[in-house]
Amino acid sequence: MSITVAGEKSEGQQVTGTTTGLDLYGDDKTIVAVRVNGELRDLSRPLLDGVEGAEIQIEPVGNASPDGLAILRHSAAHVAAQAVQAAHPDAKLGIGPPITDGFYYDFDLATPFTPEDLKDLEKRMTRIVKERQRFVRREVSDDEARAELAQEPYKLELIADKGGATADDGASAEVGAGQLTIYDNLRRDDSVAWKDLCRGPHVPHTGYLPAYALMRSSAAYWRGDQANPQLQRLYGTAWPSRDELKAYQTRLEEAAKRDHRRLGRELDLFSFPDEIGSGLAVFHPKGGVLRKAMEDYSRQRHVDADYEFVYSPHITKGELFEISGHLGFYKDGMFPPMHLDEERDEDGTVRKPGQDYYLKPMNCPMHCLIFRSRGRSYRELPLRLFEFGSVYRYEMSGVVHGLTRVRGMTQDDAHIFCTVDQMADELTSLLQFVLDLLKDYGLDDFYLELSTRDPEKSIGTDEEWERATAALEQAAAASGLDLVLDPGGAAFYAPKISVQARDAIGRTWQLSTIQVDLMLPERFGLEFTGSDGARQRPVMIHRALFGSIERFVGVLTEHYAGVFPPWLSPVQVIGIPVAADYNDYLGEVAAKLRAAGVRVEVDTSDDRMQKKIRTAQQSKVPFMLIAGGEDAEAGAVSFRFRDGRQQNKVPVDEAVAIITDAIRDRVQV
RNA sequence: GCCGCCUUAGCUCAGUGGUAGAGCAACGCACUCGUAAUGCGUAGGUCUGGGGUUCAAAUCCCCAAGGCGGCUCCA
Repeated sequence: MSITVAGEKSEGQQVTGTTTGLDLYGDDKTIVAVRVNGELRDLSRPLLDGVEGAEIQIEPVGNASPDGLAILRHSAAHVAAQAVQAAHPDAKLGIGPPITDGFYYDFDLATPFTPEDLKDLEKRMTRIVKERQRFVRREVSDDEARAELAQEPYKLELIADKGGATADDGASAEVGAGQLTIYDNLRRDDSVAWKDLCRGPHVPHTGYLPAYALMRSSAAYWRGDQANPQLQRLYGTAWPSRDELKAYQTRLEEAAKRDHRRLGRELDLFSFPDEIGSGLAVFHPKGGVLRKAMEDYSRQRHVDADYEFVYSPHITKGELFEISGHLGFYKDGMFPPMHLDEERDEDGTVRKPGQDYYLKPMNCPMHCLIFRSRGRSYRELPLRLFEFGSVYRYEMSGVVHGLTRVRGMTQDDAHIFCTVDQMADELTSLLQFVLDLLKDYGLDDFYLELSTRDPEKSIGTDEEWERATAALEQAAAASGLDLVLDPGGAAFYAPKISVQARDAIGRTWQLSTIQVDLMLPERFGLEFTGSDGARQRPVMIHRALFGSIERFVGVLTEHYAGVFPPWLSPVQVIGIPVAADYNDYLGEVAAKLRAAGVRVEVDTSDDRMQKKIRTAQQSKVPFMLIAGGEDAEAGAVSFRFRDGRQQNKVPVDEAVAIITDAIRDRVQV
């Protein structure tokens, strides 16, 4: 049979071949590519070129599908690059792949982009889109490609490397396996407006790009390597319609509104005083209540799960981290040492060399020493040592970010010492414990990431790593959650599973980590006596649920947009008298609530009732109890909830029950 | 750490070489009110810090600190 494929309806090309019978002739704004035998192809070449066989599957790819969006965005990247080279003829092309919600394109450019440049470039893009330049695919030999792109040193590098191109090195968008292709942008008169080395596919012509915007620019290393030159990266977004672009921009605004750094200030939770230093937070009273509620519940759950509570100091002699290996592999992440107790003679010669002390970047070595403090029996295992341990890491200045990336943090850290035989069961129940607890904090959409060994930066033998990795894989499988691989992402001493949680607006955060460590027990010479009387080496499992309490506070703040469930709300109830005459009455109601363990305040300021409601609403207090003459006479209060719902003249005892139930059940209201 | 941008009152922001401004918050006074802002007034700033150019710098230049967006790195 014969099918017709629409590049443009007016320019439809006839292609003959056997298909499953799909008619691709459709709206040329919605079909941007087709899939032939599983391979994505744009509409700029005969669809059945190079395709053999009778059962050819052809499937249209709409511009709203994931593939279609990627094609749309990658095509927008080409338009952006054409605009950049029109404005800056000396700009050399890097790469320009699609990314989540958009695209970027890297350029080697004498001067960085300015905000004015972005506006100018958007106008140039609009002109290109209006020209409806066709994207036309052309297969070229290596020599042809080199000749045509002689002015593009980065493209030449990609051509030279094409043999080694892999899916994740960023070169894949330009260079496919084996065959090089160049895409020409042709104007109506077939003159070449622009061209780029590219694997494709692309939309049929630039008129398929109805909605795009340049978002920002920044520097990025060529091929992501700090040793390479920095290029100027232009970030943009592109959507199938203006409405979707608008919705995306609205979504960004909504995300900005729930930024924990902003909410932290607005809700008076925490701050980062300059005088203390970058990445070092202080928690204000309201943030302290929130944090304490988080910690208290965590403690209770750990007691229930047979953890034992330990404490360890914040600084230690360097010797400890030499034993653990941190000074060999993690020194860049540690604050520089304090050199203490050195003594010198009058002439300056060192009489006593002194000691280097370090702030601890991790708690594990301390817990190893607790384990080793006396002889241990197999009867004690699994031994679970828990600590809210404050650690300090010298993060690079450019990476600190609110509470999610700090230099001083408290981990809800525990180390489980167990036998090799216990390891699998322990990991499985541990992962379940972690997920259960996270759910209690309101997160319930997870996937797992398995980070494996980086041979360059690790200690131990292949066999040990394989054993530990296999145990983690088994526990992950038992959880039934999706598992994503992160090759080479492990810490130097152990592979890890990290729990990635999606928040209310779909962003993912790395929270809990579970690591199986066969190295530290060896380095610290940890032993226990088995039932047969022989000494054996325990397995050590590292785990943190919140990751760090700071990050968890930040994540929950954004997840809830500051609208915390009552059990986590800094102020759970605020009493709002209709007039000052009812201050005392509400004071009595508040006393009853306080006696029931509720965090309650009464607003006795001179403001009007409406103003007090507004204030309470802005501070996101879950329960507003309003009382005037009618309520006082009835021995009742009137509720206003955060969402504006009202419930009038509720008897006080009933009101107390409504509030205490919601807190106890950790439900959102 | 690298690149770019930013830093004016507690917060949000005007002010672009010629005497530091507004709104909100704070404080005071009056008002005593039924579900998102009562009115009037007071106070608050070495314009992040240091150096330079200039008759004159919040404004132009240099350095530092802190922040923002990325890169790289990570709980």
